[in-house]
Amino acid sequence: MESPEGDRIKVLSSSTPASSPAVPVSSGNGHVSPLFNFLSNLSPIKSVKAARYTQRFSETHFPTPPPVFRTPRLDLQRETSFFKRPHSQLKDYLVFDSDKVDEAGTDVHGQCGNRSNALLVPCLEKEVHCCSPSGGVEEYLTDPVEVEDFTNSVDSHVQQANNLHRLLQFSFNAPKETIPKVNYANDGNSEDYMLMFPDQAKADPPLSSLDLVETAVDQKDTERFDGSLELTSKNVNDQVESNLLLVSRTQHHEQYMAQISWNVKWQNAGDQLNQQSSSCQLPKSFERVKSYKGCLESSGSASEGSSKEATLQQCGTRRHLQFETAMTCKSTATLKSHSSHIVTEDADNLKIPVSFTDLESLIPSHVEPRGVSNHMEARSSDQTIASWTSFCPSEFIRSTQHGGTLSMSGPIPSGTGLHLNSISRSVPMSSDLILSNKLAGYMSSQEEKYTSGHNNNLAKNLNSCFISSAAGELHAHVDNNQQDDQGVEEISSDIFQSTDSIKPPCNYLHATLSEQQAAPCEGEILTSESIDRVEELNQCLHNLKTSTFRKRAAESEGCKRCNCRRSKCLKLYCECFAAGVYCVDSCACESCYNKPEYEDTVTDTRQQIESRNPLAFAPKIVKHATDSPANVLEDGNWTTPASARHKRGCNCKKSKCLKKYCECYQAKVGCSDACRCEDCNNSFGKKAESMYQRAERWKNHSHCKVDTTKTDTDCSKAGTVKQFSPRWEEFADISHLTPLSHSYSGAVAPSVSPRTRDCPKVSQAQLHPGSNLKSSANHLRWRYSPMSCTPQLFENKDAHELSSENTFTEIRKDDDIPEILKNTSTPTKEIKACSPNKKRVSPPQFPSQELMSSSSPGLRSGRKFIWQAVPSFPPLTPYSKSKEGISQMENDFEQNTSDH
DNA sequence: GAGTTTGAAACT
DNA sequence: CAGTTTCAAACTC
Repeated sequence: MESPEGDRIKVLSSSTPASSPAVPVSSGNGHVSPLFNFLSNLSPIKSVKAARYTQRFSETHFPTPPPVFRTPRLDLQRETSFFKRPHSQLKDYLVFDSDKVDEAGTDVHGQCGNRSNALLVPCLEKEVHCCSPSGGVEEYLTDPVEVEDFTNSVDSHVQQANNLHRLLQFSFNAPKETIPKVNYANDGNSEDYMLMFPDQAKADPPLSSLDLVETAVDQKDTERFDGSLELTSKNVNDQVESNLLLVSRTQHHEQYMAQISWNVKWQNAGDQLNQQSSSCQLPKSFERVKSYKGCLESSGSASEGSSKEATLQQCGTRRHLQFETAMTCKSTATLKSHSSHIVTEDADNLKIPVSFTDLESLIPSHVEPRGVSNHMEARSSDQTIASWTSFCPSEFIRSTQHGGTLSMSGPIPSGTGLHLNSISRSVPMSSDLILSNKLAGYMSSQEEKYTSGHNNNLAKNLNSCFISSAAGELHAHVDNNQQDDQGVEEISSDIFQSTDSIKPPCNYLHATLSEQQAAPCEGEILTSESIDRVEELNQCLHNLKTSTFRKRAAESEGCKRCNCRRSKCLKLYCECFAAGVYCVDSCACESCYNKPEYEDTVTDTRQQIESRNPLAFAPKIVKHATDSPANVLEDGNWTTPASARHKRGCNCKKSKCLKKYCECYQAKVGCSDACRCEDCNNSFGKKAESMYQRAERWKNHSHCKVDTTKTDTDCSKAGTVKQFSPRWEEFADISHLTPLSHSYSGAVAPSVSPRTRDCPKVSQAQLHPGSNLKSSANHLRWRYSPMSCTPQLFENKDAHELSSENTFTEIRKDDDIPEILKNTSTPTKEIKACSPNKKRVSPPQFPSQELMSSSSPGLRSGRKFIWQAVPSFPPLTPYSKSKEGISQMENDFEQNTSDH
């Protein structure tokens, strides 16, 4: 009898807690935003970690939110929310690093009592009921224009402010204030609370018309605190003055404020974090705006217009909240729902603002110390993330008031197979990419459900879990769709059982469940009770990680069946295991250990596998905007490039990629340059003929006509050796992974000239003269195509579509262009290097990571090369042949042609 | 359903 | 890291 224990021990000994970039480039349902990828890859200097994040980001389905950058900038540092709000609504406390605060002379923290380094600052918790239950994922991002319009119309809906009290009351119980320093402006009058910075109150007339929804510390404290928060950019401060002080008379307005704040925060976060590095003080205040479906009901007087606005705000709120999740840099906090308090205990840095969970929405307000698992991250630059992670060592756990709902991060389709690695890896490893992304996406979809049918039942609102552990974050998500009591209980139970597996070294932001609602908000930061709760939470998360998700994933996948006999279902041979799900009864496997009762073994095994290949459990098929031009079939027809491809490509030898042996074919995706298949005939898309092959064919065609004395073989060799870079194929691989790839899979001309057949990419460009969808990658290919193809490119008067002149110039100037690209003469052995049969040295990776991690000198060179080119957008100016290089190439081409 | 083929995964 | 072995799915009969 084989025991999993042996394996387990082995696994344990070899498992690497290190980073396991789980990075699905793209989940099956997501598209990588070209813009986002572009932004993510702007900087050629990236840490590995950053790369991972990038990948994670790239996998997010959310398009880059341009609107975010259109909103007014806010000063992150000054965003310390000095809010005014009715005392009855003061529930949240921000704990800032006492060191920083003390410098500012604040004594607030001293009154908190029990944390030497923690400052509790009352912060506002915005709980707004949003009238619009709608707001699906598609509404995730609010059109900035609409938001602006909304702003203008806010005053017209002032009457809704009257609903604020109701909303607040509805949302939470009045916490017991334990922070003496807090002054409540306009006690009991929710309509007239002004939230302002001391220096801004005067300067911002527009505010006079706005109602303050929030409570704030008294101005004195505010000033102190503000001073302590002085950070960096004045630009941001200026912007903050114009925006942060926005006070909404209505909850809609409030949401709008939050949105703007967060948008600005995000926009600035990357820059500031980068600039401020470890000394950076993250944005402080976190406004939690929650949209409740009950909003409309509670504010029945809301006009239709306001309802619409509410919808918009809700959308904005989503974004806001998501962004918010990432803000907890360096903070360890304990969050208690209802009166969520956040405790930060980072001695070195000012704790970052903690957001406050919304009772209903379950939207993660959590700030993630490592900034890893949020969609917010996905939207931030790599640098930003890196910065955060660099100085956010603490673990952070956040849960929402709704009982254990931890911060959530992304949209996970209900029932969608949750990648096991995403879950399990989170604990030992620094981050979970897949899950976070899924959670991020999921959030939006679930929010709507909540808004439409929420109640205060914590259990039923348990929607997601998020844990950030020392090594990383554990993201756990509970499918809200499965809100059956049993399911909820199971989840809740799991949540509170998972203490052991996750033992974050630091304090946690801790939220309790329903008891929290009843529990008064006490100023205590970490009590024994809190610790217990944390432990419970850990246990819960652990269980979620290992059990709940997998189980549900397996159930949802349903179709997964394995028949393993010797692998114990603990190897990637096992489809279930590879899919990150437990085997089910219907499996015919033998000696199966891929079961919940062996979850530890499974987890360990997974970790071991991931240690070898961090992406082992990542989706094999990545959707992407193909940059591959249509392929040329033997009959001269074109195939349409697939919108998705196998991440690593196949290696078929005999099946011709026409059977399910071929992973590409099985996944119903076309083969790509990444494939090493031979004689590919994939019906979903043949692998693009490599430049090498193309050139060879071309050479054979032309050379042999000229020199009939040569055999075909000779011709082939001559052409190959003479004209092709041995690593061209590698470039092809890279290029099709470049983030700026665009899809232009439209129909192509049915007929192509012989020439274009030799240079399909160019040809296609020609066939699409008006297209703006040319990828940089393709530009590169064209530019560096063998002479046989290049001339055509440059002959094309529409070549501007194909390449950016600037880019081209850049590349040409790049001294680091691989020699292989500079030298048309290529050693034979190098040709071997690009053999289609060549094994891939590095595991498949996402675009950025692939570039980053490549150990191949050729790839490195290529990477540099690519980076130069990737940022290039479609050229703004018509292509010009004036460039020396181009002219030279043309001449070469002509010469070459004439020779033949 | 048994046997074969195939290619990914794992191993050396 | 290239070659080999193991493995289980896919396929054939």
